[in-house]
Amino acid sequence: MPTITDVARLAGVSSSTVSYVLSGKRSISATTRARVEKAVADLGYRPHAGARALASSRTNVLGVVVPLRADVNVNVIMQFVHTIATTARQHDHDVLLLTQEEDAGLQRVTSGALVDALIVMDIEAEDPRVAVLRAIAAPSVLIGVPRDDRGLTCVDFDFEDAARAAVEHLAGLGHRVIGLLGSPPETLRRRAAYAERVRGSFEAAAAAAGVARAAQACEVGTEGVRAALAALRAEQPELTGLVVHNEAALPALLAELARAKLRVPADVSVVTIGASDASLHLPQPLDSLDMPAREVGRVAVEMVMARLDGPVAAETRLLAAPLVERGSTAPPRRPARGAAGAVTPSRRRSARPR
Amino acid sequence: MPTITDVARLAGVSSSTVSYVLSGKRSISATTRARVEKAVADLGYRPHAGARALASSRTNVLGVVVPLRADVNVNVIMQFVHTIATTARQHDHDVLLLTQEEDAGLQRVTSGALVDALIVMDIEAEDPRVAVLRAIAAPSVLIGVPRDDRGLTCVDFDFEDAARAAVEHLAGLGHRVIGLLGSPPETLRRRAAYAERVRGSFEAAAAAAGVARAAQACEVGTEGVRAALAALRAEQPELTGLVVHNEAALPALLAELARAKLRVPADVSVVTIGASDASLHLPQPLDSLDMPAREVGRVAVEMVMARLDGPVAAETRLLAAPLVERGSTAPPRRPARGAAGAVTPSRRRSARPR
DNA sequence: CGCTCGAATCGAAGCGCTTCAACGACCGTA
DNA sequence: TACGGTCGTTGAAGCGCTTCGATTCGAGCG
Repeated sequence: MPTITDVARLAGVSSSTVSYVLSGKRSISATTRARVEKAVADLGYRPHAGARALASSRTNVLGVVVPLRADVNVNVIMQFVHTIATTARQHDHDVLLLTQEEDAGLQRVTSGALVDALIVMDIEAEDPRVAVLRAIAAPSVLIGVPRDDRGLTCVDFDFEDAARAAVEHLAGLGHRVIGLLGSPPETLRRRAAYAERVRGSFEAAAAAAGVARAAQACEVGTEGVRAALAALRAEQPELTGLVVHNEAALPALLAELARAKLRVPADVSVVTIGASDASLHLPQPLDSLDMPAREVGRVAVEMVMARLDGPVAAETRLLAAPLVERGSTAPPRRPARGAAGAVTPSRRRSARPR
Repeated sequence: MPTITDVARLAGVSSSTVSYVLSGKRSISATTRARVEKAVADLGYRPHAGARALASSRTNVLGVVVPLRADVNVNVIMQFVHTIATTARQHDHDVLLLTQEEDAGLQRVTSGALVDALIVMDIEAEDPRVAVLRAIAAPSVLIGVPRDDRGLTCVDFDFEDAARAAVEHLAGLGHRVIGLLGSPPETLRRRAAYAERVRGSFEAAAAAAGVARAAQACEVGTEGVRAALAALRAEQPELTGLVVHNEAALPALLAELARAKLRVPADVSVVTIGASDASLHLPQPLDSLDMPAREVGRVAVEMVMARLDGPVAAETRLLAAPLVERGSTAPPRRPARGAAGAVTPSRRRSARPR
């Protein structure tokens, strides 16, 4: 491996000049620059990352804490990670992967000068890591918003707005009784911030629209979906609209609706809240509040980069999800004060899947 | 941030002694060791990764190239990545994430001394990266086996064995006509090594067992599954057994079979080849050759670690997938020389989903 | 004409660690 | 008693880079 000294010798300059050519931190004459660049290319020189980090106290590495739980949507995580990695490269940074399990990982990589900054995903309402992040010198960006976000820089989907938009969409079509098929109980139990916010905003928007509603957590898998649907139906027999905030349960939900001979949207309208490509391989496309995962990843990196040179005020940014209609919603068959509940199959007349 | 000098001063020893205590490379008296360890703890000292890398030419970082294509199973990737990260930590290493897109990424991180070694996933039969890996000084382990694996260290599932076992399982139950629902065409097109090997081994095992067969690539999604099934049926109308090597298509497949009023296993037996948890949230559990993804990740790290201290001979290791029966296979209804094809719904008598 | 100023370059210090050679102390052995 | 050997410890060199003055040179200015 050639060193900066080799390059300097070949170019006939001092090593500090080479350094300045590479960093652009001082002005260099065009001829010198050319000679140095040629030498770099000829030797295939690459600065030694460790030496550079030691001398400059900058590693050009970004730490990313990735959640690897069973109950979070792996697709979305991958989209985040991918975008983060790509965007980081555009800023000449690499990405160091940290897992959730290692308790002291955040401290280890920052005080060991392995990374310059951190991006932490899957933040819970009362996340113990925010205290750590507040204490750490390195800048950090959270993907997700904890209950108390003072002094923290966060970015996330605007779940509250999405839930509100979903409710208003259904209400606008004339639905008077709607249900929320929410995140898995485990997600709620650990108080994932987003799950709570969807639920709260769903309730509020329904109340504001004067719509009757029920909400249920929902285990992924056929059993879970069946149980959750039954619970919703028990609470609101006349349910005609469904907001689903549980991407993994979508295939099972559609299967279950088909089994119960309920057509979408003729018998039930369905709106999902989730990653933009979640409903891609479903048997039927669904209206959705498409969460811009790539955008969130990109913004997270931009925010953290901005904080690497000079302090920037803390800020929480929520990205809106556009409502994309794909034909899974329609006005309810029995508007407003109709008699029988559309969702109870036994009461229905002639429903057959085509 | 305290430095090793601070620790040395507090412990009343030289900095080299501290270094030796930390690395264990020389014998240290118990009392000195205790004093140093106390000083380390009191100061919350963490060695500076860059300085360490510079002095020792070891970064204790592992580069991992993660595929982020649409057509590979994200779940499996995540399992790999997770296990790799966890196992690497057990060896006191961190993980640097590299994406496929960056062409010169492998050279950049190795010659820039960002990583000590590389793990590269999703290897294709004629992968251009193997040439690079051969040329690089840093040790590397491939997950997946290229056509020419000479001089390379690889680890992978034993797809050939899995396909053979799937075929023999069906043949053993008496099925005389079977089909393979394979990877998406895109996967085959880019010559992913594993897709080719499943196909080849399926053919060979079926031939050896004297079983008639057909094989089809299969797009994920309802449309793709429907088309692939139709093609199989066209080629082999009397099909009674299905080997599926396409995890993403499983939900759609089950939905499609249900729609065609084909019961599993009464009308069709199904065996899948895939990640151990792929069939977890399906409406119906499926017999499966469970690919031990975590084990592959672990082995990859162990192999690369072994090669970090001293050269070890190149080696390709294939991990067997156990056949787990979950009730989706049974002897065919019309054994051997029966008349009508079981898969053609029109000819069937009274099939109703229960 | 002498001075200042900016541009271009260089030398050297130093970032925090590892590791080698060397050294003293202490042991057992001849 | 003297001597080689082992154990525990140390000082110093050096890993490859950045960065801070210092230096030189030519241009611009009064």
